[in-house]
Amino acid sequence: MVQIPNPPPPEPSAARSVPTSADVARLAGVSRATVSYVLNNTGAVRISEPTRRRVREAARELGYVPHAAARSLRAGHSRMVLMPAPSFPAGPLYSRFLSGLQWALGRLDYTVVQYGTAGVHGDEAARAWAELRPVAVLAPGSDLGPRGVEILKRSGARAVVTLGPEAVEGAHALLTDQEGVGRGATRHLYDRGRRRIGVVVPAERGLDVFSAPRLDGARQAVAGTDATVTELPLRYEEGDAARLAARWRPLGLDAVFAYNDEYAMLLMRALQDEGLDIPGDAAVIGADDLMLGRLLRPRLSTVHLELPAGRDLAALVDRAVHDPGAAPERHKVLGATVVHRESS
Amino acid sequence: MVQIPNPPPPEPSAARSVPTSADVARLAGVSRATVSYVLNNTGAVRISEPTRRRVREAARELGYVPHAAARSLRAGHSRMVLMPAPSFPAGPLYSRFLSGLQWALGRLDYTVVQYGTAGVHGDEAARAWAELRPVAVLAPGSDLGPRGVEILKRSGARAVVTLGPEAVEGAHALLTDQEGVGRGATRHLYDRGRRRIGVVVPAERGLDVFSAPRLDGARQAVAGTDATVTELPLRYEEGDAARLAARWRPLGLDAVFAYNDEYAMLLMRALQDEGLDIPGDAAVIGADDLMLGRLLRPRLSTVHLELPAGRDLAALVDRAVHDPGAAPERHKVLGATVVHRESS
DNA sequence: TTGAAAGCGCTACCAA
DNA sequence: TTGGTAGCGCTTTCAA
Repeated sequence: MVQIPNPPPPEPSAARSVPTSADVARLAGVSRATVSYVLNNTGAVRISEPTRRRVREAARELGYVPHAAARSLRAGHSRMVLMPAPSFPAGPLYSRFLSGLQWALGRLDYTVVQYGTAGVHGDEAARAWAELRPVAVLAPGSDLGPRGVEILKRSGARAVVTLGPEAVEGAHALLTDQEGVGRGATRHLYDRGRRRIGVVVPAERGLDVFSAPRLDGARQAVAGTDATVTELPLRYEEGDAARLAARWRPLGLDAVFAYNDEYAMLLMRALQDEGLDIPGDAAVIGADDLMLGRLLRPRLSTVHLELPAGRDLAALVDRAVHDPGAAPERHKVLGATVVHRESS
Repeated sequence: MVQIPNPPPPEPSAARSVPTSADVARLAGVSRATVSYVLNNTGAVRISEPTRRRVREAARELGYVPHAAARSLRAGHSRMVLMPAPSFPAGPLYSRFLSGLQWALGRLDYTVVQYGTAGVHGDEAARAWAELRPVAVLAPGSDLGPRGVEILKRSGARAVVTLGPEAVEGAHALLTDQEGVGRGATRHLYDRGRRRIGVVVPAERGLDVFSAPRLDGARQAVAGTDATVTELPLRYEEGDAARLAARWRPLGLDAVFAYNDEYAMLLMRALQDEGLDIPGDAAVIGADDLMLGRLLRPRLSTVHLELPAGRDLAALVDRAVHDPGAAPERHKVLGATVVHRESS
């Protein structure tokens, strides 16, 4: 950061204290109850129009904003849906999913909050979230064990939904079928005659939640066949890709399923620089169906993923909130479809 | 979402109500005050070790988690730093920045929360944020006018920091010098002999906050010279890029500064497909210095951006919280450096 | 060393 | 149609 000079001198700033509904009541010459009725449009109570006007006017004048904590303390519950903020760079896929979800939950009058989990893990994280008394929690299953779920429920969370390859006891589950991604990609390569298949696995921490099951899926796809699967760790940087490409021929592979399109692009470029023909010498397939795959030459084959619509997930949350006792729902949510282009 | 069968039958689930500190006190056979002392390690009060043990044991047994709202209601303030959740797909640049910031603020004992703004704008958004009574708010200047800042401060926010090309009255400002990005890129093209310069501007909504100043910067760079700048709206899809590429020759341009590396890649591919030589027929430069630029052929020239370190920004927030009356700080935060590769 | 009680801001019940 | 008031869960002062 570069400090630059400040033009305006510091204002004295009256620094009045934060206005409360009592202040509004005083200014409007009514009781706090009346203020509450007016500002919340309480249907059961009829307030005369002049009074309403006075109250609203007073609130406006003071810049009154209700205190959410006090309100939910009194109410005994909140409308907050908590999600941990992703700890890795979220791709466009997840971003779109999140936007849609926020919008849909907003329509149902929930407030979505992403909690910045700064290096806190496991039950401790669950406890931190529970302090906010969210009405629902939506989190990666990797962040939340059965004990975490229990903590949240004990603290009043009426719905806990996990996202990940496996269900967590006591919680609703969105089962991301990452194995299916690896299976689909690898079967595609197999079907096109490839038998010695490499699988790129990111060396970066935090991505193994996704990459490990994709690798497993690849293994499943070749189980009982004459094909082999070789794990290829790769850091997301040119140097490492070049190193991997340099030992490509000795590896004796004829195809590679890269963790996602970005890693696929990285490796494909390195292989091309090494003089290999794609897909002749090596078939390449990625995953996530990012735009960049379409722009490569040859065009990158990939696995298209379908995340659940925000509306559907919002509906699940709402259902769960209304009936917390119901049996946990299980949904498969990654519609994985192979998109065959030119690189395989 | 695909509904799949649920193995386990619904548990009866005791559904006990949420334990409070009073419950802990009861179980431990002490007063609520003692519970508070023990659980908060209050230094001023000495509690015997056996009592401490009993209290902690009781809390553990009940699964007690303190109620953040009640606590901050009583305390009169919170440690929550609120940021609106980005409404556009956040790139790796912003993701890294955000992670670092969350970590740094976490070290200072703040809780970072991203508020999912579902289609609420302007002062209304500020009011929604203010309901949570955050101690600090960090938001794009585009989301927050002077009135919004005033609303937040009136509601007890001790620090408001805006991020954007211009400062907002009453708030600290991180001045993202987007104009500098456009200026640097365009000057680079000019220095390399280009005179008819196109500037790609995303047609997508929400990005104009960044793209408009970048375009302005490009205009500034050629002001008073014989060069021209032409605005080129482009949607992020192949078809639109192909259309633009098709009318490239009639446009008579010899260079293009694309909004960022992704748009640059999109257009560059389309131009190449059209048979144009890069950089011979058209020099191309992007921005943001994404990995993909290094993987293109020719390698993509770009503008490298430096976002402030999380530590520095966290320190600014902390300073502002401790001294809310201080004059607003202004910092320039986008260190823009042209990275010349092969496409220009 | 521990307990009693006030009060943070708000809503909803009950009275007037 | 409006007001009084209890009480949500917590911390902290004051008393014991």
